[in-house]
Amino acid sequence: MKAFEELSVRQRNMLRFMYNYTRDRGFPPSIREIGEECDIGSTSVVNYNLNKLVDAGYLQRSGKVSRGLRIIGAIPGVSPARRILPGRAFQRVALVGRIAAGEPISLPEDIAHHIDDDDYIEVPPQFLRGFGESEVFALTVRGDSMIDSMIQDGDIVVLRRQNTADNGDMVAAWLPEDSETTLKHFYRETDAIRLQPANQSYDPIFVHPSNCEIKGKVLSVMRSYS
Amino acid sequence: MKAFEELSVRQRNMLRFMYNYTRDRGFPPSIREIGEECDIGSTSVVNYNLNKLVDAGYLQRSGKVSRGLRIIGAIPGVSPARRILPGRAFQRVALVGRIAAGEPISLPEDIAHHIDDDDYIEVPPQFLRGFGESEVFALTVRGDSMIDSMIQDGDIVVLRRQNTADNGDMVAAWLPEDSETTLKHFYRETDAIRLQPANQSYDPIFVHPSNCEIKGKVLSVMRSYS
DNA sequence: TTGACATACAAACAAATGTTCGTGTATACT
DNA sequence: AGTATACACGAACATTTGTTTGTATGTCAA
Repeated sequence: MKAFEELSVRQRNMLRFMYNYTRDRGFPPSIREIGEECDIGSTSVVNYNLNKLVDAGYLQRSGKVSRGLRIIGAIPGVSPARRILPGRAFQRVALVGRIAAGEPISLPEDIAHHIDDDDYIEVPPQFLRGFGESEVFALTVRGDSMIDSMIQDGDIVVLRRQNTADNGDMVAAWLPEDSETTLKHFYRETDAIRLQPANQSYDPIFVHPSNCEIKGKVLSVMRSYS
Repeated sequence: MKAFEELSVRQRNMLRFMYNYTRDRGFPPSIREIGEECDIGSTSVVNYNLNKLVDAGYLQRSGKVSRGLRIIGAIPGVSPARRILPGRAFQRVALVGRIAAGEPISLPEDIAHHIDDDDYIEVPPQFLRGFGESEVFALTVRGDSMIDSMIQDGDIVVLRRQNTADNGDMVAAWLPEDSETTLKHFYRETDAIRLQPANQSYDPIFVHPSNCEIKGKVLSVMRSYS
């Protein structure tokens, strides 16, 4: 994956045009439309640079079919809040189950079984924070056990599967002794693990590492009021 | 907008195929591809039914251009969590400013001025809950004044502009006497307005109607941890 | 029956669109 | 100089693809 800045000016313009065009119309531009907009006289030059963008990892092409373009790389100049891959379908994330107090969340091994179409949700790519679809899964929050982390019943949380965590990460942690799964910020202290709620009204929890099983790192939260 | 069930079986199949195709490939199918998949022998029949879907309000067509299709209607059979309009670009929502304690949020009149491209965010259509782009705006939450409503610093809230509210609605309310904007659930009592936090750890606020100015109704919240 | 209408089909047409080929022009390296 | 490489151009070509036209079948109502 070549860095965006390594692309030629022309190629960057093409990417941006394809971005805007697809966003506004719902389908990608044709080669000639790209050429017109980017002041390229020949369709073969557009074709040439499209293939370069494929090599650079920014584009997918479906040969022979018209408008067979799909942007798969991130384009700078778009603010972080809307770092979206236009033209790309929504990311499909396995919705593996529900997380509730007193119940462990689904194990990563279980995720592979969820290939049924009904067990997916689709989320905008920025919620994956750069992680691949296969690394990521989603849970529906049940119960109010997470309100100290600003997450409430019905919220959908997107997580990356991992068994370890860095300080400051928001993680889903399974506490065997308490038979409870919880979402907290992770901090490794000298003698224990501190699980810090996101809400200052609540106190942190200190647990022994043997009583703290990391299930995944929370990437994002989505909530829609009905 | 015709109800989905009023469409013919063939038309519903076409919609579903277009949905899946666009989601998987990033661009819409051609007329002949639709015909093959839906067992339609003639391209003119596909064309005929596509126009029917346009009339029914489920589709947009860009004449003369290949694959000029864009689904704009909701398709049942997709769970509420992922009720997305595939093939459609992300909805652009005016990001009109920041909401913080002690400051009124931007007025609806200001929204019209935000036609600059940098003042938009793009959100998946399900976050708009069926409201049009022009009715909706977004705010970035600053400060911790909303933690009692499960909303924290950095969250993006999507609101529908309105000056009234129904009981139970989550609203952005400007309280002149307190010089504060807050997000609460709205309940009209006999003698006052009750503003109920979403977090049970906090107590409701009772205000006189003259000291409560509704700015909009909250449709959804998005949060992405960095 | 007759007529209007919705739906369906096949074939031919015209336009849009991706691909290929020969050529030209820089730049860098040997 | 000679060579390789990256990039660009224009024209011709081959498909893909949307559109149109004429016709046929069914239903429903007058």
